[in-house]
Order: sequence, then C-alpha cells, then structure tokens
Amino acid sequence: MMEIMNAEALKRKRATIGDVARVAGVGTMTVSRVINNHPHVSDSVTKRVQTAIRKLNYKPNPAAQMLNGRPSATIGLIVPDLADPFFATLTHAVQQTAREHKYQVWIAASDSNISIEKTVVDLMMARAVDGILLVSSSPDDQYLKVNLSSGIPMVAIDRALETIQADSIEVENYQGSRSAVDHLIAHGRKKILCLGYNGKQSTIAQRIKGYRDAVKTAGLGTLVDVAEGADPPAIQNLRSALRKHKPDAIFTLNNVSTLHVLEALQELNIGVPSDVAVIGFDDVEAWRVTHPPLTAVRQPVREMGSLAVKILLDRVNNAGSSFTRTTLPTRLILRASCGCSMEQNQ
Amino acid sequence: MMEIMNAEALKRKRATIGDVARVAGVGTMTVSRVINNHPHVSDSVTKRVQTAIRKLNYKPNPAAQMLNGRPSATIGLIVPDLADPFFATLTHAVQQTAREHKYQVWIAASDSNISIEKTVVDLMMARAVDGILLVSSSPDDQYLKVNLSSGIPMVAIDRALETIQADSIEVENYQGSRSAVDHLIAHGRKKILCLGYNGKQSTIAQRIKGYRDAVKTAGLGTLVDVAEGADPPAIQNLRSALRKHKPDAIFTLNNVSTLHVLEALQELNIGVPSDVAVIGFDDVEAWRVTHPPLTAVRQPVREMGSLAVKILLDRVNNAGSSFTRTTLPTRLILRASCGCSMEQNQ
DNA sequence: CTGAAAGCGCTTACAG
DNA sequence: CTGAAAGCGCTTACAG
Repeated sequence: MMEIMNAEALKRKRATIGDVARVAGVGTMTVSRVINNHPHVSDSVTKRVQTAIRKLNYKPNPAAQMLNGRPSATIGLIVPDLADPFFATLTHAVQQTAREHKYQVWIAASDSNISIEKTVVDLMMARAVDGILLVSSSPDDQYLKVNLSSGIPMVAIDRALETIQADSIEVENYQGSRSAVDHLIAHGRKKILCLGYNGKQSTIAQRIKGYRDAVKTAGLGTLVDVAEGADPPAIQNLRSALRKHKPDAIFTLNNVSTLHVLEALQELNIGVPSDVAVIGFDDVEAWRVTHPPLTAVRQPVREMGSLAVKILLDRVNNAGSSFTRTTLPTRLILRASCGCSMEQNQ
Repeated sequence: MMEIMNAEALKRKRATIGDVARVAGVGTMTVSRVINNHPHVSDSVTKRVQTAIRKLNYKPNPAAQMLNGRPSATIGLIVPDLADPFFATLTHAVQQTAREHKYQVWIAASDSNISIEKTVVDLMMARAVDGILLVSSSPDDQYLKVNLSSGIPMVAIDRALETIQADSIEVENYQGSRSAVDHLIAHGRKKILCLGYNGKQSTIAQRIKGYRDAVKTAGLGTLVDVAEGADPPAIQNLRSALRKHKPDAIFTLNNVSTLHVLEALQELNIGVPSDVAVIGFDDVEAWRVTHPPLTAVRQPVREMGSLAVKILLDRVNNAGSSFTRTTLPTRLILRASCGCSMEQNQ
C-alpha cells in the first residue's frame, strides 16, 4: 500500500517535503532544517533525511519557499538590448560576479520599450528576486516609485534614474566624448560630424555635450545629426547626411552607429582616415580587424557589471546606508581610423 | 480603526487579495475571478474590485499563483554565452517571438559549463517556468531525464540532445561547412586549414566532417587544428599553427575563431585573400566592414529562435504529439575574403 | 534535538 | 452571479 503510494507520487508529481518526511520517518520540520542547514539536527537523522531526499529526488519548491518570505538568491538584470555587444558583455560580467556570490541572475531585455521594462520590473519585483540591476530605457521612470516602496533594492547601471533615489554606476560620457573629439581636432580635422540616435537618452546627451564643448572650444562649427528615437536611422539617411555635411571627421555616439557609418563610408567609397577620420564611442572586439582598425572610446563594461552586482548585494544584505553614485572613467583606444599610424597602436 | 489597518497594510507590505476583497466588500474568490478574467461576474462588482485593486496598487503574488499550479506564462532560455553574437541574436529573436505570444523569457547563460547548466535547469524546472529552450553545452545530458519526467516541455536549439527525447532545431552544419570549403577549393586553394575549438561539441564536429569530406573529395590533404575545450585557444597558438601549416586558405568553425584568425593574420602581415583566403562559419554584422569583408556561412539564427518558441509553446499548450527534429539550411554569403572580387557581393 | 500547528497568498472544487 | 472551506508546499514561532 505504501509502496503504491510512493510509486504514484513519484510519477504524478515532484516529491514534497511531506514525502521526504514520511520516508525518513521524521517530521516535515526536521526535513526543512536539513534542507536549510540549520544547526541542532543529530547526525543520524540528518543522514536519514538526506537519503530520503536523494531517493525521492526531492527538490524544494521555490514557489513555496518564496511564499514564506525566503530570499530567492537571484537578482534581476534588465538591459535594453542583448544583441548590442555593450550590453551582452555587461550581462556576461554581471553573471560572473553574481555567480561568485552564489546568486543566480534573471536576465531580461526591454527592447528600449518603457512598457516592456515596466512589465519585467513588475514580474521581478513581485518577490521573485532579491534585487534588480536596471539599465533604464527611459527618463520617464516614476513608475518605479511604487515598486521601490516594496523594499527591493535596485541599482541603476549606465544611466542614473531621473526621478528615483537609487545607487547608480555610470561612465564618464562627457569626458570620454570630449577626449575623442579633442583627438580628432589635434589631427587637424575641421568639419567634425557627430552622428547617432537615441539623442534624448541621458548618456547620449552627455556625449553630444562633450562633442559640442570640444568643437566650440576649438572654434569649429558644430555638425550634429542625431535621431531622437531608440532605433538606428536607416542607412540612406546616413548617406545623405554624409553627402550633405561633407565632414572630414566623424564622431559616432555608440557602437551600432559606428558600424553603420563604416558601412556607409565603404559604400560611398570614402577613404578612412584619408578622406574622413572616424572615432566611435564604445569599443568592440571586432574593431581590431575593421578596415581600418577603429579608434574608439572604451568603456569599462566589465567593471561596471561587476561593481553593480557588488553594490546591489551589499544593499540586499545590509539594508541601510545612503545611496552611492559611481562614475567610471573611459579610455581612448588609439588605432588607425582617427589618423594615427598603425605603429602607435596599443 | 479600519483606516489605520489599511494605512499600515499599505506601508508594511504589498496588498493581498484579502485586502482588495475587504476594500471592495466582496469575497477573495470574486477578486480572484476578476483578476483572471473569469466570466460570470457582474459588471458592478467587477468595477468595484478593479477600483480597489487600483487604490491598493494590488498585484497578485506570483509565488502564490504558482503554488496553485498556475502556469507562469514564462519560458526559460539557456545559452552557453551571451557575449557571443550568435547567441545574443538568438536570444533577441526568442524574446520577440515569445512576446508576441504573451510569454516572458527567463534568460540565463551557462558559460558552457554543464554544472552551471544543471543548476539553471533545476531552478527553471522547479515550476518557475512553463517550458525550456536549451542550447546544451555538453553531450552529457542524461541529467535532464529526471527533470523532464516532471512534464515540463523542452526544446533543444542548435544542438540536439544526445540521450534525451525532445524536439530540436538545428542547422545544416555539415552542408554549410562543405559548401564553404568547396568554394575555397573552387578558388584553386590547395592547403586549406580548418581552425577552431570546442571540437567535441556536435555542431563543431559536423562542421569538421563537412570540411574533411570536401577536402578528401577534392583529393587534397586535411589540415585540422581544433582544440577540444570550450575556450578559444590563445592567439600564440593560432600564430604558431599558421606558421606550421602555411595554408593558402583557412576555414574557421565559428565567429570567435574567425575574429581571432583575422587578428593573427593581420599581426603576421599575411594578406587576405592574396596570401590566404578565409571563410568563417557564422555570419556577423561586423563582417561587412572587416579588412577584407568576410565571406561566411550564414545561419538562420532568428528563424531558429522564433521557430523554437513556436514549437515549445505548441507543446506547452497541447501536450501530445511525437517529437520533431527540424534542420534549417545555411547560406554562403560571398564577400571578399574568399577571393571573390568585391563586385560579386550580395 | 524534534514536531504539531498556524499561516504565507492564492485557487480549485463545492455549495448556494 | 458569489463565497466559505480546504489545500498548494513550505517555514516561522511555540512547545516539548
């Protein structure tokens, strides 16, 4: 009779803590203690329980554990787009660091869509997750207020939140951009075109500002052609911008723009850097082998991800303390597209 | 008195279904019905409940919902590495298609580590998820047997499972590889080197086989230098392989290898395609702007992702039917690195 | 060191 | 059309 029940239980559904208790001949409480490594359980009982667990292939039901307020040992990470190498690398770093701290990572992409972002945050907030790492996709972030009040910590990566108090980790967008444009100027370029999209987004805005200040300081004209939307402009628009402005240098605002610009220049048969020099914000592996190799502003992506996890876990484990705002420096990686000769490469 | 309770409830913790019921003056059952869009609820009551929900900012606790066996409307996706453009793009496609079907996607990376993969599968299986999309990182997949018995459907992407019955979607690795090498041969290349890593992995093994057969059929010698581990070999090894074999063409087994080979060739000042021609398995956006633009075997990544979601959701919603095994064709994208002139580009 | 009871926030039969 | 009861699988006080 008992045999039959066991067989059925095994087939029909996962074993429960009750099944384990029955097989081990103890109370459910004791099983719970063993699972959670509580002290004060005799060795012999512990062993019996562990045997039963193995025999039934028992795994605690996380839903039930969560219902009782147990931390899930997972954090959420929300990025705008996983196909962007910048975020893909960030994600990789976050996972690694989280893993070192025995945390799982729930990854999700918002497609730069605030309503998707909202849905995902809701889902994660609903106790599924101990904390959230968010690369916000819109300055319109008041919606977080309600969620944050539930006490789940959150840290903003790449872009600080506008209307919400939270830890944030950013990059020196202004400085990075400025140093790139200054470098172009040092090469004697006079008509420097600033190209990109997503212009309303704060990091991009800062980069544009860096460009503007550099160019103005040098007494040059400002040539900005930046779309506001979150989608990269069509390649035709790019081509016409090039024809219209006839720049002798281009500063692109992120890696996607850089790639597209390079393509357009190639199609139009414009020589780089002979006809126009190029520097892009965001360094990507493939840029060591482009034609020509690209000079780029390198962001400390991995550091950002890793640090973000540490700050978040710190907050998960020790509630208090005031919010931090970290800004990491960028570095200009010199290759050939800016006009530097190949010998000067890193 | 009631006011005080409400205020406290609001502050201390999220509103529960009971809070909503109290405020709306109905039973919890009715609230549940409204939440789940059950029929048979009068309009007036529905409205009262909705008002209460809004007022309390109530959101159902998913843990509680799951405990009661409610599907979570989320599927899991496990890939080896999100920093690899192939998987990043796959992930993007999966998310999009899932979204169209109102499903959320839990994304995780296994780092090509079977024990991490196991942990993640466990976590997802534990009722957190309605189905799993898995890019397996090891042929050693018997561990899934136990999990699968719990009835959560799973479909294998990119690599079929070895020891387990499941739907799978693959790509014509053999054909793709063969056509690439045949093309190199057609260009008159005689010493074709096959380079890569992760050689034990089934997709890579098939690609190697395609290479071997092509080369053998043409009466040429086989030059294979493939590491077994999941980590790309160091660049020094690559350089010494190049010097040792002195190939006049190289076929690389995935995008990471291709990038590294291109770098090594550049460093050694070997002309492509003049000295050695190159074709890589996996097409990547950046390869339109490399020096020279790369000929590559394009995999239908987005289709794979999208189709996988459809197959999985089909299984989630209609249990039965026998397992399918789909194999999608690849396409050779001709650019300059193989020796074709630029004019022939797509 | 161990366990019976109550409860976490929902939902599924069952009644009305 | 609506609700009181029981239960999902755990854990947190409370006893012993």
